[in-house]
Formats: sequence, structure tokens, C-alpha cells
Amino acid sequence: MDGDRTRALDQLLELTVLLGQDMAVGLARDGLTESRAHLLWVLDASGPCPQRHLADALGVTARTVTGLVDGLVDTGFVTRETHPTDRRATLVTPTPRGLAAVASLRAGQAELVGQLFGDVPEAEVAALVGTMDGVLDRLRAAIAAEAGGSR
Amino acid sequence: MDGDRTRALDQLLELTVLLGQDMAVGLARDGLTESRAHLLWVLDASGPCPQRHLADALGVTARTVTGLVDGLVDTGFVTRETHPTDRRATLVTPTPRGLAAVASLRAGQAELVGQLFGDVPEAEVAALVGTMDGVLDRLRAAIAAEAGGSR
DNA sequence: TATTGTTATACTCTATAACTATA
DNA sequence: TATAGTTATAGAGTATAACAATA
Repeated sequence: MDGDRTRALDQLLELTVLLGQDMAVGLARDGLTESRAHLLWVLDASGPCPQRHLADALGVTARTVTGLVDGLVDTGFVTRETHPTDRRATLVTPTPRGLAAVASLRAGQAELVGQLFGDVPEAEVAALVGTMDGVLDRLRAAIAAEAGGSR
Repeated sequence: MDGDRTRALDQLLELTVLLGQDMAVGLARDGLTESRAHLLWVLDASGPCPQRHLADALGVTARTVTGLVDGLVDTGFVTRETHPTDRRATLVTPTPRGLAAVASLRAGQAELVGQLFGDVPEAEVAALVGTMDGVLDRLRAAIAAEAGGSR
């Protein structure tokens, strides 16, 4: 039967919905939206950087980053500092509150790992990871093919 | 090691991003946004119905449905018909174009099943489905607990 | 009185285009 | 001439609150 394969996709689609809900709860508690949290996450990985870098990393326009940073400045998660050598650029810099928020996101993620996989036998987790590796590869390929086809 | 469990969550998070991208491509080709496609999908399942029903099914406010239906009417996917017995309500009804769009969504989903799982052995698919069943259960429970805790 | 859907208002995310200041 | 970030404008999705018409 092919029913299991259809069911597998249905499960993955439901998963995206539920993961989104779960994320949203934690973010709201921290006073963040998804997009702002994503920026903060990238910023934490890169260290203080110009907005241009964030725009490239997030895959959005420079204008969008202006808006996201505006919101994060207003709510106290980052500041705009002067760039030491390029006076066109600003150095987006996390505040202590911003750093704490990233730590909270990280903790939430670790907690979620425990909730979802803590009781799953190691062999089963390994099988899942192996299967998902292939699925992700094929999904990336499908997206690339679609993007290429409409070029 | 717990590395595999962390990796499993990372994979699932990446999956949500990629599935979203893949969806978006197909929807744009049909002239639909995600929210409007979701409404159309629910509408197809329920048959012509009042906006109130759609608001409940989508988990959004009545106002939001007004906006979504406005957009779908403007782009020719649905019409607002008079309700036969309740003159307060409208019957949102798919047009032929709306029905064709849902058929296209369904076909795209079937194609994706083939791309992602077509070459995966049945036993591996069955294992995936079994594992994901448990994961989804625990995720639902975690969300319910969070919602209950902040009540 | 309760319900359906609307107008009014506001916030977030996103985009393109034109512009300023600086490299 | 090219780049960083802004203002200007627009569209989509979401929400609350007040209101009209109808049940």
C-alpha cells in the first residue's frame, strides 16, 4: 500500500503546524515575534554586525531588516552602534536582554528535545535521523529543481 | 550520546522551513497565498458554508475571514452567495477556478509524496510513521500543557 | 439577547523604488 | 560608481472593538 507514504507526508505537514504553535508560545513569553527571534538568533551566532549581513543571512531585503531592527531596538533586545571603520553602516549589537532571550530560546529547544525524544530508544532515533536525512535531501533537490525550472 | 536527539529536532525544524518554501512555490503558481489556500482547502472539505464556520475551522477571527474571502472573491476563487434560511450569513462557494485550484493542490501533494518517499522501502516508511506518531502525540501534549499552564 | 459579518483601527512582515550618505 | 541604510508606498495576515442586520 501507498497509504503509509501519504500518511507520512500528512504527519510531516501536521508537524510543521504544531512546531510553529509551540515556538510561538515560547517567543510570546519572551516578548519576541518569530522574525525578530530569528534575527536575534543569527546575530548571536555572528556577533555584532551590519544590517546588510543580517539581510543576507535571513534572506530578506535590507528594508525588512530596518523594520525588524527598529522593533528590536524599541523593545530593548538590540542597539545600533556606530561601525568603527565604515560610517555608512551600523553595528547591530545585542543587549543583555537580547543575550538572555537567545539563551532562553536555546533552553526551550533543549527542553523540546527532551520532551519529544527523551523516551525514544536510541536505535529508533538513529533510524529516524537516517530516514530524515534522505527526505531532506530529496526535498532540497525538489525545491532546487522547481526554482531552476521557473528560471 | 544525546547528539542524535538534538540532530533529530534540527532536522524537523529544517523540514518545516523547506516544506514552507516548497508549498509557497506551488501556491504562487496558482495565484494563491498560504492563508487563502488553507481557506479554500477547508471550504472544499466542508462544501459551501458561512464565514463563521471557516473562522472556527481555521482558528482565526471573523474579521480575518472577511479579508481572506475578499481576496478570494477579487481573484475569482470563490463567490458569496445568499444563505437560503439565515439572512445574516453568506454562503462562501468555490468557483470552478477555486475547485481547479484545490485539485491542483491535491496533485502537488501527491507528487511530493512520490518525490520524498517513492524510493523509500516500505518497512522504513512504516518505522518513520510509527516514530512520528509518538513524536506528534508528545508534541500535542506539550502544547496543551503550556496552554493550560498559562491559563 | 445572541449571532453574522461588517467598518474602524492598529501592528507585523514582506517587497520595490527612490534617495542620502559614505566608500 | 557601488554600497549601507533610510523614507515612501503597498499588500497580506492578524487582532480587538464597535456596530448593523438578523435570528
